[in-house]
Amino acid sequence: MSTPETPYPSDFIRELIREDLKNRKFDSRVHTRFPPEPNGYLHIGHAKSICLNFGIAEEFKGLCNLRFDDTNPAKEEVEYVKSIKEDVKWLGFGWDNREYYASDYFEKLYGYAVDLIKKEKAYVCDLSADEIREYRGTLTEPGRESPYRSRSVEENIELFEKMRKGELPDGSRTLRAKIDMKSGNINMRDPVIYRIMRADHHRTGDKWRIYPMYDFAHCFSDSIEKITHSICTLEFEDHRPLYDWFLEQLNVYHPQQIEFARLNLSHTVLSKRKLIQLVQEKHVSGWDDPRMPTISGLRRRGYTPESIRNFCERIGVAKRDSTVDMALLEFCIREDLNKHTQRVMAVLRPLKVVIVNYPENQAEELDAVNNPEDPGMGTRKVPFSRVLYIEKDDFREDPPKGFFRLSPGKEVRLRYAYYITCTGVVKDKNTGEVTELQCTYDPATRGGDSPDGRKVRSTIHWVSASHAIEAEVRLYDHFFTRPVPGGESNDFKTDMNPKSLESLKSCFVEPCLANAKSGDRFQFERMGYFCVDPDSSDKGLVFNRTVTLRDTWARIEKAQKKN
RNA sequence: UGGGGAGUCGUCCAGUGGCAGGACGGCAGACUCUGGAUCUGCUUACAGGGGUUCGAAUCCUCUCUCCCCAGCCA
Repeated sequence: MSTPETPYPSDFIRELIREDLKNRKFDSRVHTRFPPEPNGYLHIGHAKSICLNFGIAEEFKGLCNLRFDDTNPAKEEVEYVKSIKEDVKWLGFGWDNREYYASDYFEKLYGYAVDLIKKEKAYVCDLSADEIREYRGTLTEPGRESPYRSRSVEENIELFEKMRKGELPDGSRTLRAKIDMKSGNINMRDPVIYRIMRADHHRTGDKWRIYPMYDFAHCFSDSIEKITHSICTLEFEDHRPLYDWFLEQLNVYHPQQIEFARLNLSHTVLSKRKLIQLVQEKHVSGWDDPRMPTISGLRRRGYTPESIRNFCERIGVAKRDSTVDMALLEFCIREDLNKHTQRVMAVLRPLKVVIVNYPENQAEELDAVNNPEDPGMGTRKVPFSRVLYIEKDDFREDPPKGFFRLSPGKEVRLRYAYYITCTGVVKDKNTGEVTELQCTYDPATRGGDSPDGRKVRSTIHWVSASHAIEAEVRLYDHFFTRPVPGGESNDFKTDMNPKSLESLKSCFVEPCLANAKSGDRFQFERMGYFCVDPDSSDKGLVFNRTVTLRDTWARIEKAQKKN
């Protein structure tokens, strides 16, 4: 439903569809499809396409099919089919019973090929792969016609049948469209439409020994499904004449192909070839490594489907190549998580604090707000006692200019607890490292407010040492250091960030997290948004940092270091 | 050098003959029991040259730059 608050986005594709609707083209229907090849996991670039295709169907009260483009058994696997379905669903889209496979159409497609042969628009060619390449010509020189181009219809049909039955070896023959070897568009120089590939298919088993090529399978699949607008990426723009040619030759239902620019995201790679390389060469733990731009990686990282959909809306749809800044994706997830996640205190790099004037063996419970953005999320109790942990970074023995946190003689507020003042610093005799702080607290400031109205510059988070739960926390940074990996070296792997994962083993979190389940999301106050990783077990919780909070102090400090 | 596309703030997207706008980023400030969130302000762009027009990002023209195509991958 379109409302003033959430207008549907406008872009050249939607404009075109509105125009078609106005002209009653396609009987005023809108029917799109999302056509992944099951040869890898879906990534954020696919999310753009999914949101576009399913989003348009929803907006124009049409339908969107999920269709697996499974015409190459050498690369495709059921594992990928499974993950793709899961990811599309998780993103929030459904296809009812319209789950289709190009392989379901193999018989029909074969028939279309035979029809083409009968119309003398296709022929069986004996040229080898190398010879075909040679005959194709180059970008600037026309190609030459295959010597097998003028075989009789009967011979072609007979040979094509033999190909189908597996009577001919792989690569020995192809079925080619008879178009124009002199075309400036290389796709039109008698493209191969069927190849012999005596490989088993994940759905059709050993039934087929020949498999159709993309250009042939795709347009007819769209046609069979009565797709109205076949939306694909820019690199298929010069395949459109071929798409149109096939459908025109056989005079069948003819959808309209529309091309848009694929997504590029800074500091990552979105090509299946590169992603599969990262997985196979074990630069990441798998397709769902939280540093991967895959849907499953983002999910494990703690991204919400809402934030990804919102991102896809914000980046827009156009025809020019572009690289979206990762900062926008991060903005989208912060925006969502800020509104919806529970706040909790967690100390990632613990520094022991002893409140010297707080009685030993005493403990009390203090009230904490679960989400200041949403009072409906209520409050919780946080235990306080004599020995606490605070963040190492929240103490400086020699505070730089503008550092408001704890330092010797200075007073800060412990969130929801008391004002404390640092009275002593204990150091390791050998290394000089600060190992413990001695502080005094002001009992009158219980809950965090001072009756005398005195102010503190800073509020820091903390946990009670004896109550806290120890946990592992994994901090992630960009997987690539440069905005465009390989942009300078031409090898994307040289730009991998050696510090993209930092695992902190002894962090302390509030006891209220004891029952947190895999996938649960929290804001660790002042640190960022985190979610429970599936690696968590009864041995201990593991958290992934989804994204940091905006950190003004970090930026000030960075600027100070530069000067 | 064949064919197909594309050039608007740092980034992404609008604007289709009438004051170039939004978002992200950045910078500055207000507020704050998260140096969070929120709010306010600022910043910067029509690839270039000619032309048409009262008026051009928009129309015409020439030029330049970038992307894609020579898989029996999709």
